[in-house]
Amino acid sequence: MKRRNTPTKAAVLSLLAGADSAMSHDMLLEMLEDSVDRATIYRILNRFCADGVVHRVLADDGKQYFALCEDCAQQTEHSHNHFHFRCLTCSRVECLGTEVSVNLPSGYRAENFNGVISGVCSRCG
Amino acid sequence: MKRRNTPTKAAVLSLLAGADSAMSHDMLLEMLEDSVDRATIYRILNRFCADGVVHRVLADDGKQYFALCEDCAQQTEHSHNHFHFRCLTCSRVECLGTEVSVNLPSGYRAENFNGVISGVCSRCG
DNA sequence: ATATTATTGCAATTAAGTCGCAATAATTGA
DNA sequence: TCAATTATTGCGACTTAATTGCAATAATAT
Repeated sequence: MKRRNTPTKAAVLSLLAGADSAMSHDMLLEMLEDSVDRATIYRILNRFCADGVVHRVLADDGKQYFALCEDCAQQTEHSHNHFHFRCLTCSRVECLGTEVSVNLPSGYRAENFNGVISGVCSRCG
Repeated sequence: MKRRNTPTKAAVLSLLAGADSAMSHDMLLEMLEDSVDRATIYRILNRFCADGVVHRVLADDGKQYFALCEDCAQQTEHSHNHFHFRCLTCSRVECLGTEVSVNLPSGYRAENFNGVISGVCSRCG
C-alpha cells in the first residue's frame, strides 16, 4: 500500500496547511468547488490520519474536523492531548495549545483523546 | 411546556439510575425490549438534557451517551468538566471523576465541555 | 367528567460517513 | 519511452445515528 501523489491529495494538504483552523469535509468540498467527489475527500483525510499527517477531532456537532499535525510532527510520542474550541457562532474549530493530562485509573490504557469545548470565541463574543 | 410523567419516562430514568456507566439509545432500547419506539427514547433523553437531569456525552464512536447528573445535581454552577472513558473492547462509557479546568484565551466563553478518552479499561486490559 | 395539550408511535427524512466496483492514472521497471 | 502494476478516483448505493411531521393517545388541570 505505497502512497501515490495526486493533485487532489496535494490540494487538500495545501488547504489544510493554509487554514488557521480545523476543517470539515464540507468545508474542503466547498473550497475545492465540488471538482472532487465527496468520497474521495473522505478517503484522502482518512489516509492522512492513518499516516499521522493530520489529526481528527470529533466535535460536539457530530462532525469530524481535521488539522495538520504541525508542532507534533517531530515528537516521537505522538500525543494529541489538547483541546479544541468550536465557536457556536462562526463555527470555526480551533486548536487550544495547552496540553492536558488526565490520569486514568490504574489498569486503564488510553488510545485516543478527544476534547472539545464549544462556546463563543473572542471575535464573535 | 409543562412536563408530564409517563411510564416510559420513568422506566428510562430508572435504567439510567441503575446503570454504572453512561448509556446510549440502543442500549436503552434493548433493555426496554423494544416495547418503546426509538424516537420516543430520543425525545425523552433530549428532554432530560434540556431539564438538566442528564448529561450528554458525544463519544468518539459518533454516538451519544447519557448519564444521570448525580453529584452535580446540588451544585448551582452546573458544570460537566470531566472526562469520560470509552472502552474499545467492552464499549462501556464511564465517567472519570476528575474535574478538569482548561483556561481559554481571553474573550472566549465556554458553553459546553465534551471530553472523551478511549482505550482499554482495566477489566478488559 | 371534560378539556387541554404534552407525549407517543409510525413512517419518512436528514445528515455524516462508508463501501463496492469499474475506470483512471501514478509509479515502477524493462 | 512504453507497458505492467496497483493505488486512487468517481459514482452510486448503502449504513448508522438522530430528527421531524402528524395523527392518535394519554397525563394533567378545571
